[in-house]
Amino acid sequence: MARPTIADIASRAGVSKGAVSFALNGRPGVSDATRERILKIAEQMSWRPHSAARALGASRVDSVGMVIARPARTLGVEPFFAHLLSGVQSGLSAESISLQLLIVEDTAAEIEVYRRWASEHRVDGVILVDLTVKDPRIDELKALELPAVVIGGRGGKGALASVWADDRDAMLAIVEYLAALGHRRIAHVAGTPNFQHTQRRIKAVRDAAPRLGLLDAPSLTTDFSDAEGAAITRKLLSQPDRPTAIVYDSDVMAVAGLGVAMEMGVAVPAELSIVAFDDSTLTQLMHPALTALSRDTFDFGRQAAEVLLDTIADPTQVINRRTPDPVLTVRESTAPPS
Amino acid sequence: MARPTIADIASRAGVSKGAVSFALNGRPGVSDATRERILKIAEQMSWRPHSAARALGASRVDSVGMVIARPARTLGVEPFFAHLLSGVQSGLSAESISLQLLIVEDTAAEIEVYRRWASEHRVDGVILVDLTVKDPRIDELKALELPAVVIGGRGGKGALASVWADDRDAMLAIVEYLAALGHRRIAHVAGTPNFQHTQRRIKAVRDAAPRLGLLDAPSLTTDFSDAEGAAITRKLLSQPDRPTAIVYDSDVMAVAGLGVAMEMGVAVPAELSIVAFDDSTLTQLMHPALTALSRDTFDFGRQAAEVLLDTIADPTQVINRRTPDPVLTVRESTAPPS
DNA sequence: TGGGTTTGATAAACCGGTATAGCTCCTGCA
DNA sequence: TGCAGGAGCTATACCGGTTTATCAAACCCA
Repeated sequence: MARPTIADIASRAGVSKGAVSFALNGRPGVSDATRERILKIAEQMSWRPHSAARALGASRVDSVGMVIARPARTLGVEPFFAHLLSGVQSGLSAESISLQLLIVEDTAAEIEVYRRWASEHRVDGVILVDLTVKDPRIDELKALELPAVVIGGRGGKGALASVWADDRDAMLAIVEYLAALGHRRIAHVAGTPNFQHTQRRIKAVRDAAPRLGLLDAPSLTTDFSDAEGAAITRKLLSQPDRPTAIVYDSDVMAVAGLGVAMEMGVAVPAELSIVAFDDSTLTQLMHPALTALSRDTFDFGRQAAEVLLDTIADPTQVINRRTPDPVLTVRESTAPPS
Repeated sequence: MARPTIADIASRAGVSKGAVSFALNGRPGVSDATRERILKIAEQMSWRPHSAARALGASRVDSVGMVIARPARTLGVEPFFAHLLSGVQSGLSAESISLQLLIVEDTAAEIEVYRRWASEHRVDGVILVDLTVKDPRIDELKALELPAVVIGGRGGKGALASVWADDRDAMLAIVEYLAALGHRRIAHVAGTPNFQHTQRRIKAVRDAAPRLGLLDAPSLTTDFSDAEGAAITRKLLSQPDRPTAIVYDSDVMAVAGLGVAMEMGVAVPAELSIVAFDDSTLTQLMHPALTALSRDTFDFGRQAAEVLLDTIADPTQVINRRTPDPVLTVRESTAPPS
């Protein structure tokens, strides 16, 4: 037989389709003996639910979606997403829920995808990344009534569920460490200005500067690409009063920055300390290896999946789960200024 | 109205469900006038097909799958997959087919996924990567009758459809270039030995060695990780007759190798030339920037998607599409030996 | 003018599950 | 003895599409 259906099981067990459905889904309505017998037959016939049929009757498709709106070019080198993805999947696989992944060019396209997914009933919920200030996706998702969880952005005013880490404290830890080493000219090469976490990090630097007696602590925004990271670094290092330490918002930009320092003959860490706000194999591959902020990205993803499933199960509750604070892993790229 | 169904459209247009279905799918059975009218109403009501319902009736789910069986750790830094993925999606989006992505630990798990997908009718076909010698997945997929396309591995004996580039010629081009520069001791840091493309590259090196008068041309296999790439490099450079050029099977390993050279005080390219068999932002970020083999990975993915859709449409044909040969992009990491 | 074919449409079955109303026993208790 | 109530199960409607059998009207040509 090609594909056994519950009707096949039913006739073989001499019961009705309904009874089989009850038995297979562990709900009351059949005796333990019958249930046992049905399960055994289903097992023997190696029955598996037909996802579409199930999705049609009940209204869940056992599938969640995630859209990443960044040009593939920027995305490629970022180990962040690969880890996040694995984590999300590990969180979903427990419930054998599948993940739809889509990489699109911009937020408009992303919203279009949500609309399509919602109208075609393709996903039960979505995971949002790269939250921006006044993010248009939030209202859209609420309008679509699509359960969602935001990664890395405190939900705020009871909006959407979220999983987040404290960017502010993390950035403070970095700046305080550099200040303690004796640095007074610290630059911050930030990411896209409209990302919420970029804003939070910039604010953290600005707030800490006077307290730590920093002479200068500019935050310069970029598009997260290695090219802009390099360009900004070149500019910074060409100034007469150049910074003695630079904090980069991503590992890729930090690596690009290190390259520029080498190219310009600026010794790291003797003349310039470098810190990456994201750890990965990349930072460890470099020479010198980069001091970086380590987060458990995999676990981050896993928790996002959990929260999303809870949200789907009960859309009325809004979970805001805080994850452990990231820690600074000190390697060879930081030292007291000469 | 929450979600218009074709029944809603039918009643509004004063026709039957069947007529609406015919009209919406562009099949004969309705007059042009009626079709026009129905389409307009569907548009007005912003109707979208319910994917599950469609999947239940017809037997396609408009979704294809791709499983990557590598530990997330190795995967992270590889820009290769991100580009491939974007390409695949761009190929699919034209037909608005969605992609299910799964990252698993090993091939056993991968096969398990295929079984589940097949039995639950979750995908119409799959894309295979990292083909190994005597790959167990091929027989499995044929048994499951799941349409599939293999990326980067000539299908061979009429097995599965494939999209591939000529690894052999590419490797020959690299080795010939190095030999022309004057190198006689060339080492090859290869990937996992059971991958088909690894085998082909190793064989290419071995075949070319005598012809080019190479004194030594060992191929050393690794697990593709930066750690093993570094370890092997350390070993190679510690030999009395150390190689004057090393070819790495991936950009990540090449970067790791460059790091080891720096660590050991071996000047690149003066004392050691380095070539990566895969180009990416990574190789360009380095100092010196790495000479690398550039492939249009995005296009590779796009073509794979196309071939898969063709295979799904007509499973009897077996397409083996060859993609343009990769070209060597020479940067700063190669020079004549001193 | 009449029989056969084509065109445009309908009604109903169907896909494989889930949900629910209802039926038949059996048990317990007054 | 009678009846309420629950356990265990069946029959059936339903989800939203696709597909097929059927049919009436129009059309064609000898």
